[in-house]
Amino acid sequence: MPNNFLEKARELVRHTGDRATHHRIRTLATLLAEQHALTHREIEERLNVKEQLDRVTLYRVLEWMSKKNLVHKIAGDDRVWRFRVNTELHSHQHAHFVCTRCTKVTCLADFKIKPLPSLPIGYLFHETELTVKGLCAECI
Amino acid sequence: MPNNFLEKARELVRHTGDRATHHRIRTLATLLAEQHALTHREIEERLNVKEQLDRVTLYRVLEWMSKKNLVHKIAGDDRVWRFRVNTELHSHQHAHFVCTRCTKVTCLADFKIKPLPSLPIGYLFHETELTVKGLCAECI
DNA sequence: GTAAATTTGCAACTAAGTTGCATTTGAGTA
DNA sequence: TACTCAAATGCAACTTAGTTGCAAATTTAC
Repeated sequence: MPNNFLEKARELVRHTGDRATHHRIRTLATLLAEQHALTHREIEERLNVKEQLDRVTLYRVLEWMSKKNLVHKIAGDDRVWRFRVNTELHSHQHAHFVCTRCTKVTCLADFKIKPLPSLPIGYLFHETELTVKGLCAECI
Repeated sequence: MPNNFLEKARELVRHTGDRATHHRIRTLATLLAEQHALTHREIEERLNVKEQLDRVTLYRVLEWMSKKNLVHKIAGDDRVWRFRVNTELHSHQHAHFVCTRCTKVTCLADFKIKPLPSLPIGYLFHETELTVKGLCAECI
């Protein structure tokens, strides 16, 4: 883990105004270093190489980061949440790619759908989420 | 449960070539009678009013229906699968509405996104799934 | 009506995520 | 630097959706 990820993570955590704890900083640094969305288990594996951290604590750290908009959660067909750092401000129309073989999740550029599929009468639109399924480069 | 749903269900199950069992027919009839996607638990509640059916059997019936393209499964943010009868042939660009208050899932008309968000080099597109989030008429 | 394969019911299991509570720690203050 | 206290952590126990293995029941073809 290069130092600059830890530095960047510390700064981001500090900036929330909440406590800048060891676990929060280490967890965020791990996510900053990743190109893809990670599951709780994958993060745990990466973090527990050098020091231990409790799985419940990690759940709570991730929950906290999500609430603070440092990361976003992606629901998968395997009933597992994946977490990805928020690089820029996400719009209300976000897109993900999911590899149907290795389940790896990659964030795509935001997009616009016009027109949206029309909603039943009385329904209120808030946001859209587009999931593109296929095979990633390593799985073809 | 009107008789015609049971008749329609029996015909659809027969048409697969596999065994037309009591549970398969009753389960499909229940889904045919619904406007919205249902969870395993919701289907169980509706089915167990008059006769009992084992929850594992229901999981297997739903799995079988999905494989036979009688229904499609929708993954939700609550880690629960929802099932909806396939009214017509679904395209490879399907859309759902999810109410963020009551979690009810409604199928929307299929749609086209052009252009698709561009994929990383070497990635292969297969299908898209659009989730529109907001509030349904009853929750506003 | 009988036989053979498929389906069902039951019990036990898996795995992600949650809750309650006692202990520890970050960070502001003396 | 030490002190304080709310916030964060670790641990054990729990919840819930979904899965697996196997013996018993059911469907359908003959």
